[in-house]
Amino acid sequence: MSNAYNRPDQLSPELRRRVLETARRLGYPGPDPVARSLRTRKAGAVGLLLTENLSYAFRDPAAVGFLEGLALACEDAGQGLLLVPANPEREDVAAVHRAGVDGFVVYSVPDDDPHLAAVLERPVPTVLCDQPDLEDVDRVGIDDRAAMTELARHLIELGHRRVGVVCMRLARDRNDGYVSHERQQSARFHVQRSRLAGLAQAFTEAGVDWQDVPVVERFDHTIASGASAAAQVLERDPRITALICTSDILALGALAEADRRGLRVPQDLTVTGFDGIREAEQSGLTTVRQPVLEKGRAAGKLLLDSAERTRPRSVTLATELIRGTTAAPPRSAADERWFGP
Amino acid sequence: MSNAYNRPDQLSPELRRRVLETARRLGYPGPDPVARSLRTRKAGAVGLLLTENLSYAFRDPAAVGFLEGLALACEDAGQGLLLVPANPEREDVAAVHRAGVDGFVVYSVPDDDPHLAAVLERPVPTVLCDQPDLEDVDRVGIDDRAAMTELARHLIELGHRRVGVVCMRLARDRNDGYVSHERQQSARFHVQRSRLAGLAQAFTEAGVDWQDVPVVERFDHTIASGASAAAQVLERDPRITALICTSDILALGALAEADRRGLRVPQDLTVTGFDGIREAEQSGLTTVRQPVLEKGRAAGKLLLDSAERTRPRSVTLATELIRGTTAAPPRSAADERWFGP
DNA sequence: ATGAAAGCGCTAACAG
DNA sequence: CTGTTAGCGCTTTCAT
Repeated sequence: MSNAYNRPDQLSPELRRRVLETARRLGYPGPDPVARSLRTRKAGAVGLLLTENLSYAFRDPAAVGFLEGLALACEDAGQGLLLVPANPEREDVAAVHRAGVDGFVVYSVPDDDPHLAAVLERPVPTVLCDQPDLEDVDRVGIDDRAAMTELARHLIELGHRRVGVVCMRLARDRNDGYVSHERQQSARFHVQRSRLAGLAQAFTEAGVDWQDVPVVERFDHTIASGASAAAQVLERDPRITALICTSDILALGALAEADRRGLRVPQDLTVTGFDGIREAEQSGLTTVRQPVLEKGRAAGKLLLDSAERTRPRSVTLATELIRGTTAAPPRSAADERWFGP
Repeated sequence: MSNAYNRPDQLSPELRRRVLETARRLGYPGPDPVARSLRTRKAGAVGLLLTENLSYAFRDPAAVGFLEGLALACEDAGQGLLLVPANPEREDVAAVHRAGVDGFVVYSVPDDDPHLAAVLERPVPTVLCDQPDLEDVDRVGIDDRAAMTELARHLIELGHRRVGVVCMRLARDRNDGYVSHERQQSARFHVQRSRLAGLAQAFTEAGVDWQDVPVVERFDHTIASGASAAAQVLERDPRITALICTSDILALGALAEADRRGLRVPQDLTVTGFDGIREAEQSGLTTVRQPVLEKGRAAGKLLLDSAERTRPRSVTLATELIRGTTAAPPRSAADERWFGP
């Protein structure tokens, strides 16, 4: 009987037809997928863990791009994609335990996230995205630090020395405001930590004392947050010539805030982002483009090609500095050029 | 032992701690979620079926909004969200059979979709979205027909009588071109069928012979498709004063095509959409806004509140006509006003 | 408080 | 080609 459903070749088409019809007549709804999974040890689905509320994944363009790539990979393999609810506010790890999946993709969670720990305890393959290397776990990501260093050098070349930074959440606790040097270095989000480190390195090399550079953090990753953070930086130090944001979303907010203050970009203020989302491209934002879709697809492939036993594997994708229209030499530098030092 | 994991209250904390520690030391990875699901008859996840390739869900803003709402509802209930791969090109229904879920949400698939049939055969609750009423199945949607009639009347009031229509896929087969009257009426996608019917009704009432109105269909739902469809309509009948698109995405393409041809909107050509996505709002598109997020959330709630036994339940959400800047009286009508009839 | 045992529905292996 | 059976890992019930 099981054969009628799963091995059409093992019996005559006629018999198969008869069996199936009888089954239907008896009200048999077809094999129970859960029982089958238990027996075959295959769930037919990939689990996705992300740090934010589930719905956030659909609000952030970068996350959407990642999901699209991951979905593509799952689709090719005929696998489902299970979004695992992991509320960062609560510590409810149960959802991770209950997920019937053949493997996990973990997308940009803090190092100390209990959900991540729960995933790693499960005896299924896992791919980490935008995380530091972890022993025995596959990884895909970009070189956040190098990319940010390149962007910083671009600004330095333009003449910027007095800059401010707006960054995303650095740890699980909410800290909407200035970031101490210590907090920067101990940030739990690998991506943010690396980007800040890249900035610090480039500016230190250029003779700027990084301790003097104001860095403002926002817990919520929204355009409004970017705007308010930009306001906070500009309030404290109006002489800043460039506002470096660690994401395009935040940069979009900074642009809005600059506009609100009557500051022309890039003449009065340079603004930069990170990610290369479509909305940023449309604004002409100077930013770093990273291949979010490819990242998702690579993560999925890595997970589903677990045939290769050469674990752990690590994939680092290339980024590209986008010289948009929101970065230019600072006013003072331009003036110096005209009037001499 | 099972109690240690699931009933912390049934035994002393001390014992629980000891049991768990011993288990860990023995390399026990925690209860197997699939086996648990089999036993408890709960998968802890909601399945989502959509007609398109899985990754499409992340490219269409309306679908993303719906997903966000659905994810919100799942999150609240601590349920996972399983995206079921259902390639519309293939007839591979297996993924539906294999999905370990407690219920399905079906989002805008054609009436005759085999995946939909497979879902309905499964003995789990189901919520249909943007589908015609089906006996014994919960439903959530909008009144597509009435909304489109309202939009059409708005155009008629402005003076438009010679219009063209660009619509989405009407059935599972690809038909990039003109749509016969017969195909319009037998369209397998409830949403498109209703919207066309709403248009036909309004224009017929206004004395326009609907048979004369060119309707062009596109299989792919992209801005490029909208542009090429618009071109096709304008090519055949340059005297058209308004281009009615059954989605904002298509309308965005139509706007681009109008621009390419040097037609000013709305002076030379009126263009309208449907859905009310953010990109449309930014373009000032005249359209119908529907609450996509609410639709997703309502679908999730309906599914998860299966406590209420008064099935089938039906939820119809309100829509709103958005009078944007892409609709105005047609040239001829305006001329008549200036120079007299 | 603890241990033993039944059985969820299926598939794979094997016997007829 | 067909029928039978063991057991996947868990939870629940019942007995100790």
